[in-house]
Amino acid sequence: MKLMVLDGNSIVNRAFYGIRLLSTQDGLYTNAVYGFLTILQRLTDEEQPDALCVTFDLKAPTFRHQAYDGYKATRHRMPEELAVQMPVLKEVLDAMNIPRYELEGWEADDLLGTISRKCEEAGWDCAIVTGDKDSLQLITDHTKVKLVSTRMGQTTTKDMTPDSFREAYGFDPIHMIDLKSLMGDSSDNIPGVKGVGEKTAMGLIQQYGSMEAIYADFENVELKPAMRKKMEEGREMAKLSYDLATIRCDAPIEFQPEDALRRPVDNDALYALFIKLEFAKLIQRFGLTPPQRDAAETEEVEFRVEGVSVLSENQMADIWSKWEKADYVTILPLPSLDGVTVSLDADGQGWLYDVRQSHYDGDYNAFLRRLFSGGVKKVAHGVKTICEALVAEGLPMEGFVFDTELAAYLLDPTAGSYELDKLTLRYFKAEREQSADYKAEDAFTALSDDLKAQTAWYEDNAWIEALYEHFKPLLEQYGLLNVLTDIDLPLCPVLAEMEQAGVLVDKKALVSFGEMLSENIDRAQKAIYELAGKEFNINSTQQLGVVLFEDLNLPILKKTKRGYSTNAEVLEKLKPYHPIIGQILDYRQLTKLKSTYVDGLTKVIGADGRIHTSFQNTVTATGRLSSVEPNLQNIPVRTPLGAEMRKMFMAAPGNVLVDADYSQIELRLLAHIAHDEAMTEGFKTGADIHAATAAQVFGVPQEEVTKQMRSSAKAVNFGIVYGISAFSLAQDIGVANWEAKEYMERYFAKYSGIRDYQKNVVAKAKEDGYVSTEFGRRRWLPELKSSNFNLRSFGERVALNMPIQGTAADIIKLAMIKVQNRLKTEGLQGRLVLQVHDELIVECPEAEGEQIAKLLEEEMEHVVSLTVPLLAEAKAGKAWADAH
DNA sequence: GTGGTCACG
DNA sequence: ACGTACGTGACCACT
Repeated sequence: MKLMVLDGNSIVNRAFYGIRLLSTQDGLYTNAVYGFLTILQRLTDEEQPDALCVTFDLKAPTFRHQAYDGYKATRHRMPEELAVQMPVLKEVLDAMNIPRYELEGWEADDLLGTISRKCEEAGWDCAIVTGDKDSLQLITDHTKVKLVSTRMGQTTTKDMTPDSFREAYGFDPIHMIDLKSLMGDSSDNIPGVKGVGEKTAMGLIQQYGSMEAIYADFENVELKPAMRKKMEEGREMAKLSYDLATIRCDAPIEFQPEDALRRPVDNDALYALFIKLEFAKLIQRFGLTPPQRDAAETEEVEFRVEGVSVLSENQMADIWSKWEKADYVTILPLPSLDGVTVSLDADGQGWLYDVRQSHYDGDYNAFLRRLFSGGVKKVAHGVKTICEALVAEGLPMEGFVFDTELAAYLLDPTAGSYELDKLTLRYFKAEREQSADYKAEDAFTALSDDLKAQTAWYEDNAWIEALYEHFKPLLEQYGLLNVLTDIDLPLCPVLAEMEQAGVLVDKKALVSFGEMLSENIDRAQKAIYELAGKEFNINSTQQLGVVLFEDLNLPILKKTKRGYSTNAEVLEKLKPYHPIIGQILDYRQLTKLKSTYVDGLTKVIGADGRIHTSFQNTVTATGRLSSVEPNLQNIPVRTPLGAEMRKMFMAAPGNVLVDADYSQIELRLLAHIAHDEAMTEGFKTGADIHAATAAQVFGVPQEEVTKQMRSSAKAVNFGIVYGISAFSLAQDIGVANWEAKEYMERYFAKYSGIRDYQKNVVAKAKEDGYVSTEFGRRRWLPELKSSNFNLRSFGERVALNMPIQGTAADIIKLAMIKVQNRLKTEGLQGRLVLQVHDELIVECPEAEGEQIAKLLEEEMEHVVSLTVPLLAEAKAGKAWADAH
């Protein structure tokens, strides 16, 4: 029989520091509890114990022996974010029916010791789980220690048995106490012998067995004179330390391993807790089910609406008037538009309509056309996705008044996913019907057979309605409603049209470019094998590391978590040492182009010869768009070979691409938002802003600014936007730390508005808990309250960057809406095809090129009026390469 | 699934 | 003293 006992404080600490801070909607921190449960589950699976319990320190820290004066608490106090999770964790353990032991005045260690001994006395085996090496002294033939360590978010455990302990330390586990008595332990406030460290102590214990043995025969112990003196003086300290380091196994607790035999969890209690903690994944993993409601209760929550299956066009006359009169209806179309449910509240009652192409006796297409015109005000979940289906059928995309998915994104853009399941759990602490993954086929059969899928589909309509009612006032309260109705919502049809339009690619040219790359890759590969003296997988950073740093003995400049770093920055520095480096850099560039761009793009060219990306509008933390499958926002341009790629992106015959991009939009926004006079003046006079900055920072007239100076100033300008530190700036432009610091000081002296703004924005963010763009788009920053320096610093940099990057994103989104509208209302054929953050691309007939270039510049420049001018420059060409 | 690398703004 | 720029997505190797 086997018992597993966890050192609760130690494990919860590892969990807390190993996982980034998580919190629920109500601001309850949960990362430590989550991490604890993950570790617990993994170890239970691994160990399969018959019994399970957890020990805690009652108060942290508690003192084992108060007698010793010098014994002071140097332990860090438990941070507030962790402290609040302790009672929650205990509640969870109780709900899991896992006994926990804690005792005033006794450390978790002592309880572990006591429990493991009682366990052995009962003839059981014991596995102690802790991150604390102190407990290693408890190892016996029947007690092992599972040492937990979390590194970079990864948890690993190492089983320590008498054998593995001896192998690692060279003496028996019990002498761990002797080791500590000499070397001490600062984290546990064990003084040890002054001047004796790990090396000396290990050597002595390995040679003489114990502290007592050393002092018993002190004259014959081999020691250098200086060390002998220290050991002599430390004799009393060693004895005291021995006592301090000894874990007591006689804590006055009643314990028998049978008490901790594993029992099933309390489903209802644990379910309720996990809902509160928003642990949707764990509910599934633990196989928990919603508590059975009383009959009376069930009736109250029942979904009460009148369901109407619309089968004939005749029915519709009344229905249209109801729909078109309503403030809003919620709609939930099937992915292919084969059916749609519409719900609304009228006359104090809920109505749910179900219209299917297969059961409708009238013109279904005409039905859709009317439904998706402006007459019916629609609330939906994921308007862009619906628009994609509509635009494919040539149907209108009008009258969308709210999108619950976009709303959820605006309320918390870092949440990650906005599926209905997630939202109902998060905002209503309610679980959406699990079987609700209706597909078109399911729904067809639903009408006759699959009642469950149908019910789920209907129920989602109600969820969307509930979310709308919940979100709308929230958006209003946070000043986000305008961001939704003026920016993100009206952008949906624009994005759908852009995706549908796609962009033409010269497949032939792409293929022959790929062939050229292949030849050069072969050549580089051969050269690398030759220079390395062997063949290996150059793509494997692991194998490459061995070749460079073990076979060729090149200097190791940087390491990664798991080995040698071989990134381009490191390789550039290694270039002078060996000709293989240049070949590897070439190889990397060539294979990147080949696999990601040539092969990757070839795969997704449609039957129309065009590539249709998907723009995602609920992904980024700042409000930018992202582009996937494929990503057309990272097509190479910076290197000559890479830029070849942009020659393959073409306008259709008789057409041109018109490319317009904002000039330094982020810096201009910084000048505007910070009300910085010097920088505003710089932009107003139309100066080269980086050169102007260089003149300011280096204290020379602008005519004397060298290329080098301008480039450094540019780096400073960029760095400021990102929330710079002097260290990183120094790294980036390759100057000493102090020099970078001086640049920044001079920068802030000249641009004092920016300095003041940056100070204020961080302070305000700390107070408010969020930052926002000029249009009100928000990003929450719980990191700013973190006790973790790195996390907090990250939050501060984000506070500096998001308002700028996000405002730029808002501006170009608004420009897109205006541009697409003007193209249509002016009867032009040109249409937007791409957006790359500060750049818009329109494809149009050659004859429209000039007019559209002007239109783009005009609309982009006049989206908003700032204290600095916004400048956009447009150019037309047959290919992207010529237009940019 | 994660980490390393590298493409873009 | 800490560790080091913001925002993305794709591909590959390896677990």
